[in-house]
Amino acid sequence: MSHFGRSGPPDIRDTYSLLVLNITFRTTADDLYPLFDKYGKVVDVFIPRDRRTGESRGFAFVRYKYADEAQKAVDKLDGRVVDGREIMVQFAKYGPNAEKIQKGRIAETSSKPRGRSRSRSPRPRHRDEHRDRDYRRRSRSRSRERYDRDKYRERDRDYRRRSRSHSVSPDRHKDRRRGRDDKERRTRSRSVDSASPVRHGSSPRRSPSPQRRSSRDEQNDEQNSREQSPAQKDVSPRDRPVDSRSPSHKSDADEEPLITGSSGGLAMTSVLSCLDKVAKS
DNA sequence: GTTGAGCGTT
Repeated sequence: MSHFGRSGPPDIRDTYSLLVLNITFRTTADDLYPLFDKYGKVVDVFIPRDRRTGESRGFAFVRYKYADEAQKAVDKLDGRVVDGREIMVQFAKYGPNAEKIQKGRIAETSSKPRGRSRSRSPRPRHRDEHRDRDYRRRSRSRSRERYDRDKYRERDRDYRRRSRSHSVSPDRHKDRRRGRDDKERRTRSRSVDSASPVRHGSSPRRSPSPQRRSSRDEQNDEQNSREQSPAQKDVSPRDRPVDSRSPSHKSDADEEPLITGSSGGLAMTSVLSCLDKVAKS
C-alpha cells in the first residue's frame, strides 16, 4: 500500500528507494512522508506490515523521484530521532521483485540480462532464505526469536544479530553501515560461548522449566543410587533364600528367577539342606 | 499492549 492510496506499487521506474530502518512500530507512512518530502519529491512511502497482525515491521521504504534528493534525505535523516527512535536511512539494496538495486535506483527488471547484475552483487544468497524462514517467526513476535534461537541453535544468524545489537548506537556519525567490519571480524572468532554470555548473563538454558528437569533428575538419581548401592539391597527383604548369589540388582532377581534358581539356587538349597541333615544327625 | 534485526505492497 502506498501513501497515495493506490493499490500496489505505483511506478517503480526511475525511482530511488530508500530503506528506513529502526522506525517505531507505531510510525506510519503519514508520519514519514512530510519528513522526507522536505528534501525532495517523494513518490511513495511504504511500510511493510505483517500480513496477519497488520503491524509495522519496523522499517519503511521511501521512494524518491531523483537520486540527488534521495541522497540528501539520506544525509539529513539518517540518525534522526523519529518518534523516540533514531532511524537509519540508507539506499535500498533490493527491489520489490527481489531485483537488485543500484544505489537506490531499481535496476532493470527484465529488459536486460540479469546475469550481469547478479555477478556484481556481493552477497546474493542471504535474502530469500532469510525471508522465508524468518517470516513465520518474525511475523508472530520478533522478540521470541531469542528464545527459539536456543532451541534451534542457529548460530550464524543469531550471531550477527547479537553482535549487531551489542553496539547499538553510540558511534554513529556518518557511517550507516558501521558494524560491517566488526561483524566480519567477530564472525571470525571461533567460539560462540564467548560472545553470547555477555548478553544473556548466566545460563539461559537452565531457567526454562526447572521443575520438570529437577523431577526427572531426582528420579534418575533414585534409580542410579538404587542400582549402584548394594546397601539398600541388603535392607530390602528377600522372599527367596536362594537369591544370595546376586545381591546387585533387584531387577535381575525378578526377571530371571527360573534360570538362576534352577541352576545355582537349587544346588545351593540342596547343599544347605544336606548340611542341615548332616548337622542334625 | 509488548518487540527491535532487517529489504518491499496490489
